[in-house]
Amino acid sequence: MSRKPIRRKTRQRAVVLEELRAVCSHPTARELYDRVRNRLPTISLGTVYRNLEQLCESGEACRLAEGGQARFDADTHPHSHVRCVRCGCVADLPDKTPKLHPGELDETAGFEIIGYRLEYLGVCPVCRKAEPA
Amino acid sequence: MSRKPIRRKTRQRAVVLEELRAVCSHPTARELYDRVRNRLPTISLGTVYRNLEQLCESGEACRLAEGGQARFDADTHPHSHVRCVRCGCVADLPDKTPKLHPGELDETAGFEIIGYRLEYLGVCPVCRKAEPA
DNA sequence: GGTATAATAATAGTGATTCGCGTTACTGGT
DNA sequence: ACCAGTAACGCGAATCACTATTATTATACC
Repeated sequence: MSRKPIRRKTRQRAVVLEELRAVCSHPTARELYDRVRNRLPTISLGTVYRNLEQLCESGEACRLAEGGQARFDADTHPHSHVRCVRCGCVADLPDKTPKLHPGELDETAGFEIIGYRLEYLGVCPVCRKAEPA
Repeated sequence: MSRKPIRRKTRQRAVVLEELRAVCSHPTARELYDRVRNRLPTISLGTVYRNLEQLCESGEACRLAEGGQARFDADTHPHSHVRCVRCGCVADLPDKTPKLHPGELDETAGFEIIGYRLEYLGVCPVCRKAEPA
């Protein structure tokens, strides 16, 4: 008998989502935590993580999970990302990249392919100015 | 006067690279550490990390740095990877994916694009057998 | 309003990676 | 071969991102 847990509406999750939507910088959990604390000074970091997790499950946000530190995005429309290889920041790109069709792979090493993850790598304007190298 | 540091040849780094080349499983730093210790029982985990870092810098290896735990690959030929979304293991795929040309992007948000990172997501044979779900 | 329990705040814990530091051992010059 | 200079080492502690625990709070439903 597994009863399904109902999802309660909490002020904390609402604020987390609002603040995530208010920025276009794909913040990390900690960055978002700092923003949210301006409005809910007693919220804990664990709560931010838990609610980001729930928002991803419900499709209201998605995680860009690479490189040790997860970043989150409230824009669930299809688009690409560039990641700065120096500072790790992420920006949006219009979704002009060719669509890949994993189903066409004939050698899958026994894997069941369910999708792919693509991101561009580059150097952001700030880092370019700091050290054009 | 910044003198460039010369790279010394050490037994530890040689063994790390040999062992990395000896496996096809894209090991994590810790997995490689366990292998290397069979030959160099006193090597430290920090040394493995330090040398993997150097090998990546010199192009003799590359890191598949996503999802919390870095994995390393001594095969620097162009090829793709599949990552199991359940257990995190990685396998090689022949490089049949369409080449992307970042230079053709016209909106780069001010970034200097230097490449892209693509990996497929799937479920590995072991995990499929464990829970076909 | 009252009750069951999902969600919270606070905090301790975990696992991966990095850092600091005293020691070791390559390397290039004598 | 010896020596000075300094990468690189081994080790333990520190950091960082994230998860688990637990007592408390507050939401959904009656």
